[in-house]
Amino acid sequence: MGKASEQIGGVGDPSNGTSRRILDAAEDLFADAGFAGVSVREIAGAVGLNQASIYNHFSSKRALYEAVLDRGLRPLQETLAAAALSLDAPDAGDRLLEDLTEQLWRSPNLPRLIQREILDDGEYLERLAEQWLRPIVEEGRGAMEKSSWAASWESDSDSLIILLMYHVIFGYFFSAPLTRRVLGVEPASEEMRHRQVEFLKLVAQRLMVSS
Amino acid sequence: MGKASEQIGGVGDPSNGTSRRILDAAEDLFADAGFAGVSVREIAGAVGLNQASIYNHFSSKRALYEAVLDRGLRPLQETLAAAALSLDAPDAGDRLLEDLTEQLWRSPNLPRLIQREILDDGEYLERLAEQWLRPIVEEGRGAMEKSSWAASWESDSDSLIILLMYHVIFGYFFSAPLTRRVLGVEPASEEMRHRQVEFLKLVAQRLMVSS
Amino acid sequence: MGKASEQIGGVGDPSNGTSRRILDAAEDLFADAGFAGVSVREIAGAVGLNQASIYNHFSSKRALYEAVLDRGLRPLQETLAAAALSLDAPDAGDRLLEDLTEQLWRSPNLPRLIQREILDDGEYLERLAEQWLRPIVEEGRGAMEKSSWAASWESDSDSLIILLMYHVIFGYFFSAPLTRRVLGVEPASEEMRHRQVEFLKLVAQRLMVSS
Amino acid sequence: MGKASEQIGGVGDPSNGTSRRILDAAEDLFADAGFAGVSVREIAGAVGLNQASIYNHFSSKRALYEAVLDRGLRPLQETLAAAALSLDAPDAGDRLLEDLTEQLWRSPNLPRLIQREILDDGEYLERLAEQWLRPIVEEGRGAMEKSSWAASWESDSDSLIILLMYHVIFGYFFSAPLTRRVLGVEPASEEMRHRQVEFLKLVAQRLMVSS
DNA sequence: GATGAATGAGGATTCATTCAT
DNA sequence: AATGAATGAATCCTCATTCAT
Repeated sequence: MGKASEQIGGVGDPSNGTSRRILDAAEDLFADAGFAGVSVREIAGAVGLNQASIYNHFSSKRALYEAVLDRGLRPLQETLAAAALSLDAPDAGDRLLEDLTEQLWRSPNLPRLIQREILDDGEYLERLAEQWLRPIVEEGRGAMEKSSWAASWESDSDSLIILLMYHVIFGYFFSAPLTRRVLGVEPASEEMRHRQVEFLKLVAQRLMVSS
Repeated sequence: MGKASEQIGGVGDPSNGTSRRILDAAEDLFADAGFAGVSVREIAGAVGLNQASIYNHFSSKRALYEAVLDRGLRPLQETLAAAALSLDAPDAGDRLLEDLTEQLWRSPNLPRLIQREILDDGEYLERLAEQWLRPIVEEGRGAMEKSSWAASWESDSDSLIILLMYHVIFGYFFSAPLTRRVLGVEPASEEMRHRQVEFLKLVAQRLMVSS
Repeated sequence: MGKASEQIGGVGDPSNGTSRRILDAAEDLFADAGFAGVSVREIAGAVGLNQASIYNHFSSKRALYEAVLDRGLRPLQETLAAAALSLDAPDAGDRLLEDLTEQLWRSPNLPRLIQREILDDGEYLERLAEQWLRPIVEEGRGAMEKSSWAASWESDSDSLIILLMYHVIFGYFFSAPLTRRVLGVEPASEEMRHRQVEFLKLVAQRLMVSS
Repeated sequence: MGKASEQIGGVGDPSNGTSRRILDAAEDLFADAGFAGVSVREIAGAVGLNQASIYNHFSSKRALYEAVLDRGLRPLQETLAAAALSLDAPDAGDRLLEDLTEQLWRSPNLPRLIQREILDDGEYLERLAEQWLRPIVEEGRGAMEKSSWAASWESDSDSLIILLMYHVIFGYFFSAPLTRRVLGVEPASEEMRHRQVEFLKLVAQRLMVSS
């Protein structure tokens, strides 16, 4: 799954090398098996390090896990914040769908980590909710009210629409094994990715139209 | 979370004894924390049993886990199989959405268990895919071709549509913590459930219309 | 509980079948893996019984183990006692070697059980020593003094000679895996058994002769 | 029984640390009770260590057990290999008997471990057979053919003679409890050891003579 | 910053044994 | 007699974490 190592990179920071490699390995493993399903030894092994060395960089397994999430969520939040600023642009919706999909494409671990966190409904989800998601949702709601979506749906449907869009966009990634095994389609292929983006645009368009 | 004990089986049910109580407890716990996140001791404790007693009923933690899934999936599959038979009825789509949501409402652990299994991409998913999902998808595809959906989408979008419908229907349940914490809405309330069904119908209707 | 000793022996006793089958299975398993290496479940399984049923026939795993040894040792002791009575016969030594080997041949578990008991140096060995072996050795010593062996060895060698004869006779059986794997010979074959008897006679003869 | 700690290795020995202490304790315990009869907790306790610490030095109980055997067998094999080189010396046989007995005297656990392994007829015996014993036996056979033994026995008796010599030499050690309890003799005394060596020489001499 | 070694707690599973049926 | 179910204790082993080097 080793995508993590390619995503981020303060290359210049000298003290960052090992910590970053730990984060990369941990991200892959946590995405694959969840917090409880991964041992510190496994992570250390994946980096070629002794178990104990992990604790020179992170104070606990939990802290490492949260560092993985924090690091992964930051660029996502930035993308969403940027999108919020230009919500009144004509093609704002399509642009956001394209940008989001492209970003998740490069960070395929992220949707899996987030969805696991939602399923676990743990302590971190609280932070995730307060810190990252709530502001985004607030802005999204505000934008929807001003846009043509508003006219298209009853006012109390906005939560369900947001939820739907989350699932449609993120689900493409975190349900990849399902796609692969059951639908007989390779979701990581360039072709499918393109098809998914176009599909998303069409879905958004149709859902917006009042019938 | 204790919903499992209410779902299945009456008093006279021969499978109503300890094995069922173990399955109930295990279902709740596995749904909450995943296979790796639950210990046999916890399950035993939840049933008021000694750890060792679990093994008088299930040969291993894994076997218990799979028994939980098998038991949970059976009624779901029956619902879908029944729906497949009456696909040409005028309101077939709406009926299926209602039936499915009602069923998942009564088995709220199930979507979480399934989504965890998809994320884990483990051995069981293989069985899940071959045994339960693939046949359903095949029928669904066949039905879509004959229906007005076909005209509405390009032929290569069917996988994406199926995936979307899975996420929209099941995601309502397995992302409940997100709904609760971020959207400030109680997804388990009767009111929300009704709203979600109506929302699903509307989504289906809009997606079906060619634009 | 002294049940085992009452239940055995009466071949016609119909209530005896199960106890004997348990003893048979236990004897095989204990001989193969020792007391600690066998579980009650294995024994029950070998007889096609539930674990708990064992305790209807023997009060504990230990009691079963000792019943196995007691049953096995009895005919051996009888053979040796009979031999002691006719020690002055001309071919007494050869006859004993033949009888012993024939008997052990039919009870190949016995030498293994005895040698395991000796290695374990446990409680049972005490009984084994006091009850079965000491009397035999006493008689053997007495006989040796009167026979031509006496002239052949210094008086303080008798213990070593007895030990040697034990090892040469019993070792053929309890070291069978060694013979098979290292010497490339099948110790359970009729041919080898005959050869071993002749070998034993020759060894006895040579050791008796003063040089 | 604690002989293991005295046998091998000086203070400067690099392998003198915890691993060696574990091996020493394990050797004693395995010799006393066999693989199945000893728990990792017992071994750890004998070394004054936590159970888990054992696994910092040996990957499993089985691996520890095999390390014990490997370490114990090495010097034995060397002695036998050295003896094989000087088989044509005039007193080669007597020298080997003396050397072997002296060595086993200092490693009294070894014969017990070997005989237990033979009784168990397990996986390790295969290795024991292929790696250690077979080469020794081959050389022994070759030597016997050239020596005066050959004239003294029929050619097909060599396996039985080798087996006899194994039992007479090693049995003195692994049947020590029998000697002690039944024969009323202390096999670990200096006096008995000397008597046994002289006895062995005499036995070898008598068996060699054709009658 | 890295590591070998140590550890208490806990992991799943098996143990011998008991008891009601 | 036989058994299914229950259990406390023990099995081997892994857990996350600490600490001296």
